Amino acid sequence: MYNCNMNKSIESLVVTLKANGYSVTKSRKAVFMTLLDKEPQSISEVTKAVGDTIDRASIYRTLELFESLSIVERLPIGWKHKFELSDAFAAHHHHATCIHCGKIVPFEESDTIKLELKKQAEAIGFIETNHQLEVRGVCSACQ
Amino acid sequence: MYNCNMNKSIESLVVTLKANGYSVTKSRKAVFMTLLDKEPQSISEVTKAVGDTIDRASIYRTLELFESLSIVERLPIGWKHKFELSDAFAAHHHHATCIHCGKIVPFEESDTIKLELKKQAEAIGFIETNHQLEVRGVCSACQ
DNA sequence: TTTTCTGCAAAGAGTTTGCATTGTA
DNA sequence: TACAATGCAAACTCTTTGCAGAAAA
Repeated sequence: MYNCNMNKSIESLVVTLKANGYSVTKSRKAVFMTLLDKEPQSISEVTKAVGDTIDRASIYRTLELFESLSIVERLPIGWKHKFELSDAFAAHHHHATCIHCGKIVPFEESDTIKLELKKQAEAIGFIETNHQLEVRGVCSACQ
Repeated sequence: MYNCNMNKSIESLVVTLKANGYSVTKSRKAVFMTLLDKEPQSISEVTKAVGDTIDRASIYRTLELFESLSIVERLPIGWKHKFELSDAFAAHHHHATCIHCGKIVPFEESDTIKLELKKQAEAIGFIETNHQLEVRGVCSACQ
């Protein structure tokens, strides 16, 4: 029932967990599958998506673990948080949020930006390991 | 007791509030002064900083108003949020967070990045009104 | 079998809301 | 005085924690 992409991805999860000494469990696979190829989701959306079969506490623990292993990225939306699979499991990308309708559009950055950002980090003594760009504006439909 | 910078800033607050039809109140000035020239602060830090003289509900309402007027920026830190005065009241800047010690270092972006970001937004049909860069990495002290 | 993970349940933060009162314009 | 903002109190949601039982290695 899994397509090629899904197999590849769940395989990456297994590899990542084992490589870091963590168990591969039903809950972790379920949370991962819920996020796979989907829009960013909030904790309560993930909880509902797994059919309330996994305790909220476990979902918090799973997402925290996933974040520490860079399996997921946390997107702060207003007071809440949403999660999506990170770059290792999907193409590296960023977000443009429409200030009118709230739509989130992913986009890729240019090499120029990547390079400049690394330079700027160095200028303040940082070795950059990661970055996130958030653009706010008006989407094409709302203009 | 106010220095020049403080007068200038509180003046900007008054102008912004009036221009948008909002009252200038004790609470709003207190929250504003608390954020002035300080590190980003959480809600509870702001509450303590004003000496618990302002109700939490009012602080939420004030910060929400300030955010809608672009007086403050919300910085998501882990599960929590911190607030700082935004670009209109302080130099436009971004943040580099050390993944080791958690230190937040502000930095300015280059014109190259500004320009590129605007271009990229246009490429997906967005008119950019605002943006935020977040860099994660290792700071000079932790390397 | 040993270690790690999960569910449960409870506690602790954080956030929102309506309404009576107070303060601003 | 009229209207907007605040405090209060309660309800609600989100997040964390310890521990006993269940699952993974």
